Amino acid sequence: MKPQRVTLADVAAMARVDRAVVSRVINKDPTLNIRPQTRERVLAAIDELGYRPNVAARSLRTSRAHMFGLFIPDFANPVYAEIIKGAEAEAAAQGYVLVTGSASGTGMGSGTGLGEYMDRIGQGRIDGLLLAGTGDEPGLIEQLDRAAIPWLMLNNRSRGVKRYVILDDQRAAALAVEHLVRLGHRRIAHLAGPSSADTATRRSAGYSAAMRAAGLPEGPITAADYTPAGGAAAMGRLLAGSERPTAVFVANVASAIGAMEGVRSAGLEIPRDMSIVAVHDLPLASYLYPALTTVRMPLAELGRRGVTLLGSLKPDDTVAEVMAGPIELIQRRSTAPPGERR
Amino acid sequence: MKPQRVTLADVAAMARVDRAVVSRVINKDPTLNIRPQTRERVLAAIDELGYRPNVAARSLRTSRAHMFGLFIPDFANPVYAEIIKGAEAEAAAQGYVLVTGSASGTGMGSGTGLGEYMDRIGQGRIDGLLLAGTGDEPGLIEQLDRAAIPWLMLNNRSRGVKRYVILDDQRAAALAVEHLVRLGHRRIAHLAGPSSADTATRRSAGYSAAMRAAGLPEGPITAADYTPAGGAAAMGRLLAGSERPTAVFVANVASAIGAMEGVRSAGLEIPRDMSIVAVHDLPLASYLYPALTTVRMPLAELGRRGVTLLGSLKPDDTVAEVMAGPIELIQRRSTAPPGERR
DNA sequence: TTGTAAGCGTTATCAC
DNA sequence: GTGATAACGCTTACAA
Repeated sequence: MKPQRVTLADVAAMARVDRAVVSRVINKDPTLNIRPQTRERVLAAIDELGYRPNVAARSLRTSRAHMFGLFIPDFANPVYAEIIKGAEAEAAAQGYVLVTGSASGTGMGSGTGLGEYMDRIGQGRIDGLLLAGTGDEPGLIEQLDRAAIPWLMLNNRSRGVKRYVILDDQRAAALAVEHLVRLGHRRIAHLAGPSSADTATRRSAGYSAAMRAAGLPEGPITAADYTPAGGAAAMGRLLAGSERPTAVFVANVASAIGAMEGVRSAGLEIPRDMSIVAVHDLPLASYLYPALTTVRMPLAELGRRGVTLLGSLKPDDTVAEVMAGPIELIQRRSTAPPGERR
Repeated sequence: MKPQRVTLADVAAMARVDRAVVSRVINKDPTLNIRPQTRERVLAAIDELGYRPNVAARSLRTSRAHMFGLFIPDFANPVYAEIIKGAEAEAAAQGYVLVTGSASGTGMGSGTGLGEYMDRIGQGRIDGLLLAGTGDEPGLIEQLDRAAIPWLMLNNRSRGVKRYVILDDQRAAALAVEHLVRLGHRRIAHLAGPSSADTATRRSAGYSAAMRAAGLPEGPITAADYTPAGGAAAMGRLLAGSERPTAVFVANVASAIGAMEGVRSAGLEIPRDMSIVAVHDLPLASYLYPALTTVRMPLAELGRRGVTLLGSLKPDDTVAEVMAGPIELIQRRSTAPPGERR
């Protein structure tokens, strides 16, 4: 019952060596030439005393915190949950701790809350920062650079900043459209995301390219927030048009949920009157009614990759990477040939 | 473009005072008697140089990390997303950083992964630890106590450990049952959670108490994992029984999702043939088909409360708190009087 | 093969 | 009112 902290000195005393030796044993210094029995004594003492190195002292000395930051808009968004999982696993594999902060954990007086997050993080607590789904805030990138903290945007680009890893949203969109074409649809609408979201513009580009490739005219296009409410309103606009489409590619699951509601509340049936396919195969997709056809992309891998890159980023490196990795269409019940019930 | 770190000494030099003075200005030392103009010089220098205190040095000196840990089973579980949000906001309000780790971020060789998390966290990095939805692992609590790190279990109790904050799951369950009774149901089944989950046993107790209070015989009871698959299987057992219930109280949304699928695939209709109500009003509940009636509990508040308590916990304090706060039934379309369509 | 000593950037206790 | 100084616990040349 002694709440005294045990330090290197205690271990050294018990093992009858110098603190330096203990330190080098712990850190597996390859240049250390030590007698096996001495090493044993040290190891035994560490074990006996339950010694654990003090992180603050170590960080101060080495100026490495062994901690990465990850900033996201919202923990409740399952897209980021997947990214976090990958990032955390990779960080752990490297012996790093991941400290994830969200915009919702801040007052958000202005902007994304990134500034407040960085204030709380303080100087010297993290060795790198991943920015997922958030734009930069004016001046913050500069602040990071001045502090020589490597940073990287995940799943999102911003204003010509050349330090990002993104998924191949364009290909994902194309996959979705091709699926609809294959089912026989010709009037394929696009329920796009907000133009402020980088993913939205990439998915829209993919839609356009795929429609062109299929020799089809781009159907009605309308944009909405990545929210159910936005999706429902947008679907209303789509249904009010003169030539009603038979299928729609929705840029995001959240809007798709609203879009489905929009179809139902117009007295129509999915997929008979409207096929729907959306991006990101989140767990909840299979529990919607009807189960939603989606495009799956490697979100967790994106998180992993971000951490990996962060670890090996030089000050002025530029990173513009589109993640390789499987992108697949997960067919469920929300898509069918036009007029069919499924 | 100087990646040099600016330290207290730099500020002191620029303001032509001693480091000690700068330190005391920054920390608003009330015993500091300083000439206004001097303070101005210091503040100006801090601003000019963009000085930010080094966290490692500060931690080493004060042995406070200004960081709390939070360990959860899985980021993808929306229940924890809510808890995190509350905890993060409260931590931020106290000037603390929250470092959330999950079991999925570890190899999970054995147990919950808590051990690996704590290893990575190391000594002196956190001032307190919140354990949400995880049992203790043998020896880990002792390790925390030895290191004098306050800890607290959230939403979960374990083996007679008297340091927890939980929600009033019993009352939540009662609310759900009372709702069904009010609709006219008499054969009300219970799809319980796994007996290993503390929340499950409390919800079951609430079910029993409410049934007794209503003068109804406890309907069939069956247990399942907190997963859709478990819920579907359990619903199968319920439907196979001799006297089919007209309503069921499901301990958890995830199992409820499976249970709904189970009802549908038996060719029955919700709520006409079976009313369903479940615990936790997660966002997705309103997007299920039919929209799920739930009981809402203050999850974010639970997170906040946990952090608040952590901050003021003395070594041998005992905490056994059932959160006050609103618990309400959110009626949607999955419940109706027996035989009615809604 | 092991020990010595300096220093990382702070804060706290004095002294002036 | 402000300055000196000694820790906090660790790593890393370099010395022995």
